[in-house]
Amino acid sequence: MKASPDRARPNQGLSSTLESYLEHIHELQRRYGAVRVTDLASAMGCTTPSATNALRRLAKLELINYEAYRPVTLTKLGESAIRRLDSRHRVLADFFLNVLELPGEFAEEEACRLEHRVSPATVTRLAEFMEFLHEGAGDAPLIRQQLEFSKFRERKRSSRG
Amino acid sequence: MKASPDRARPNQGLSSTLESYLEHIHELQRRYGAVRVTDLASAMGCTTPSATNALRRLAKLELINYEAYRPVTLTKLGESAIRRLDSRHRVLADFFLNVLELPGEFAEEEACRLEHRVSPATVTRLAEFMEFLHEGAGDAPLIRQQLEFSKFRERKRSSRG
DNA sequence: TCCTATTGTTAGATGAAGCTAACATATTGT
DNA sequence: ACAATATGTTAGCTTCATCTAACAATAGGA
Repeated sequence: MKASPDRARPNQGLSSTLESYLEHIHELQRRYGAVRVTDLASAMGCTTPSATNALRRLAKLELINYEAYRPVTLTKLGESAIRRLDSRHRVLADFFLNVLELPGEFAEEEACRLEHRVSPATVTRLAEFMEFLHEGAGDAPLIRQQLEFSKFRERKRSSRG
Repeated sequence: MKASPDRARPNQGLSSTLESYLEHIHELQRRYGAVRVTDLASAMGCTTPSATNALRRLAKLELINYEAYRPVTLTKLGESAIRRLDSRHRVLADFFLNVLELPGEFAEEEACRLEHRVSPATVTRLAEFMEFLHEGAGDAPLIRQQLEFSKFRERKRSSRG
């Protein structure tokens, strides 16, 4: 058993909190073209000063271009960080949604929560597992058997109450 | 998309770091009967003052009984917290080991990393999923098909290099 | 018993992440 | 163009989690 505080994270210098900020910045940029501090704060569920503070730290890490009162843009570094995070996110969300069959919004939230903690090896393997389920092991696509998972849950539920 | 810093965690007042400390305390107690600050620190990968500090905070949360230079014990509250964490841990480790087929030690580490972040709903559903795989959906135990997952990975590997 | 070595604690500093209150800048309506 | 409203930043404080350096307590051997 070995510990794993935020300090012992895989992504150099980028804390999971800052990762979150970065993703939301990207999302806001994608959706609205610009990043407003208020929107970022509200997406992160924090106050605007906290968001400003995060921007300053992200800038120090060269992940975004930031000057007070000016529009925020991602640096090349920031963009590649985003790409890494995004693929993790998709794999996790896919698993939560299509295998565990959790509600869509919740699956997304959970992916957000975990994508900062899951190690690359696990994501890779999970991606392979999803591929396995989709392609099937030669015969029928195994993901089909997920339908049986719903039924299984249904049976369990009714046998209880 | 909603954020999820450590502040927005499900377990009242108990940060993921303190959760880790608590688990290690439990583990040391189980293995050696007593909890030595040095061992706790080394298990957590931190210095002894950090461990002492954690003990003080855990005591403030009434999860352990702690007085300077005296042996540490878990309170009832601490024990129930441990039980909760432990069941999460087992579900995750089971999944990593028996479904994703990750190496044993790594599966354990990953479970440690994630058990503090995964939401209860996801753990519950994952547990059901594992149950589903073990029991099978009426016919053969689906967990068998995990063997096919190994083969799948093997095929992929050889088709590449 | 008492001196030394090991172990544990306190003090004081740091950085991350957050908050409120106060201030500064932009934007917009007239 | 300029006052009023929106939005963004600074200042100063808190807590968590960590560190090093210095100090205190305990346990064992002579």
